[in-house]
Amino acid sequence: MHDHTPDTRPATLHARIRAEVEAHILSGDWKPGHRIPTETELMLRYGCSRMTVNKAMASLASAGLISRNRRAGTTVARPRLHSAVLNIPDVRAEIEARGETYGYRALLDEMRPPCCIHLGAEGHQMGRSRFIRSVHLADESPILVEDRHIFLDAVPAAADVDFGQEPPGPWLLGHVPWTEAEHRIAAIPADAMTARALSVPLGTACLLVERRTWRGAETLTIARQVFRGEAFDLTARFGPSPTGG
Amino acid sequence: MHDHTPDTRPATLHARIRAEVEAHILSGDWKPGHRIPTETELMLRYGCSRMTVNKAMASLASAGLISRNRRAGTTVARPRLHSAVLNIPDVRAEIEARGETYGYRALLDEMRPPCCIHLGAEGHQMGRSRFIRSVHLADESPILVEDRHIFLDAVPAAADVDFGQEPPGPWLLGHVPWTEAEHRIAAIPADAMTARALSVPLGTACLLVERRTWRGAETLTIARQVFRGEAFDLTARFGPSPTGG
DNA sequence: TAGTGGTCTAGACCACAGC
DNA sequence: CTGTGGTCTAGACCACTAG
Repeated sequence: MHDHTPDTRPATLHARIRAEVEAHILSGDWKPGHRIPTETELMLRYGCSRMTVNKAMASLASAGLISRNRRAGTTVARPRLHSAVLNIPDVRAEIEARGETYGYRALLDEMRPPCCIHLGAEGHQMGRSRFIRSVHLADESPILVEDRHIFLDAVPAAADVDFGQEPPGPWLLGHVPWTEAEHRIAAIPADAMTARALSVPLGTACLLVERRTWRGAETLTIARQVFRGEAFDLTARFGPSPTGG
Repeated sequence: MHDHTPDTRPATLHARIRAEVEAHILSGDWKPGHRIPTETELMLRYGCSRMTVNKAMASLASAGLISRNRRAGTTVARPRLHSAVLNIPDVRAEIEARGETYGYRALLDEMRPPCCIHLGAEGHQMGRSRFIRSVHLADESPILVEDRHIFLDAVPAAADVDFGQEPPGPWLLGHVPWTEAEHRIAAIPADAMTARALSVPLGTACLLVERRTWRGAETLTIARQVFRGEAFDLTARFGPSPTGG
């Protein structure tokens, strides 16, 4: 996609340590839960002082990639939720928080590359993708229709999951660590498919959220979610990051 | 607003140093551009080593509150833009990036408290507020209608600005440091006012963005922006934070 | 050129949690 | 109890840059 190499050429030692540990995690080499060498081990391995290692690890910890405990040592963090930035993904929790019962129904599940509207020129390079169209319901009433592509080269485990019962979103969040996400948000009038799936008149104002998730340079999944108008709000809250600790 | 005291009782020294410097900045005591004591000065003041001071300052720098230069020392950072999280605010840049000419027209400018829909119980405590309704145009065609409240107790300088020529958003971004922002995003059908302001049929799908901005516990401004349907996308991109630097 | 932040060291003590 | 991370020190050298 970009022609410049990532070019992570850390000038300083702590940056290099951080980058190398990060690479192990992002490549999947070190899975969630994997025990990372202790500060003392890394100190010896890199021939530096413990403070330098500590700076690298503290940085990774504040980024949420690792979790640290006194006696337990340092482990690769479980994939986190959307760190409170854009709290849409857990539709189920949203619905249940409103006291309604959550429902899920898969409409389609097939191998299909994402249609061109989702992608640029790199579309044909993304390999096999599983496509799931589903509807999420609140008290039996459809609230959200979701078209999702999962790229099996990046997430091979997704090939064996039964998305007839379990929505792909939560499964992905729980099993696949990601490093970057991009959202596109727009208001659209309901088209024919959407209107039928959501039981609303044609043209009803709906909220479209397209989410694309990466691990490193690899696209993991693309979700196109259309929320029934007025039924859902997106909220996003942020500030100068909890960098303190 | 909250009954628990902020209770920032930093257990560690570097956290305390960070908190105290941060307090000077957030209270407005140290304005943007203000020169912050050098690491050596702070080291003496707190009777600790320079490393400890450095940890506190590095944390503030990565949070974007201060900017550091070798010879020039450390200064309070100019208020930053939306740190690439939710890039809506600069409507003008968006429009010009599409090769269209940007236009701005103020429709209303008066002293008026925010209507109850925007606020909870604390609404009556917010003091004087300036209300500006404006339209932003792309090639003479309205794209966005904005209702904005600016709370003059929090932003007294805003009382003297001529928002007939300059939109309040960019002015605020450039002059007022904020610490937290919350967005509510929804799809709505255009009501009568909106339809007229945007020259669209009643009921057209529009994108509503409500943004509320704080400095500490103090609300600075509330903006309610309605974008003409299909004319604008919101994009949000993020990952595990660029904590490295 | 002088002063600043950026980095690093080789120690140290402590708090905590698993054994 | 023991090993781990969290913190802190009292130095040091270097790179950058404003004056």
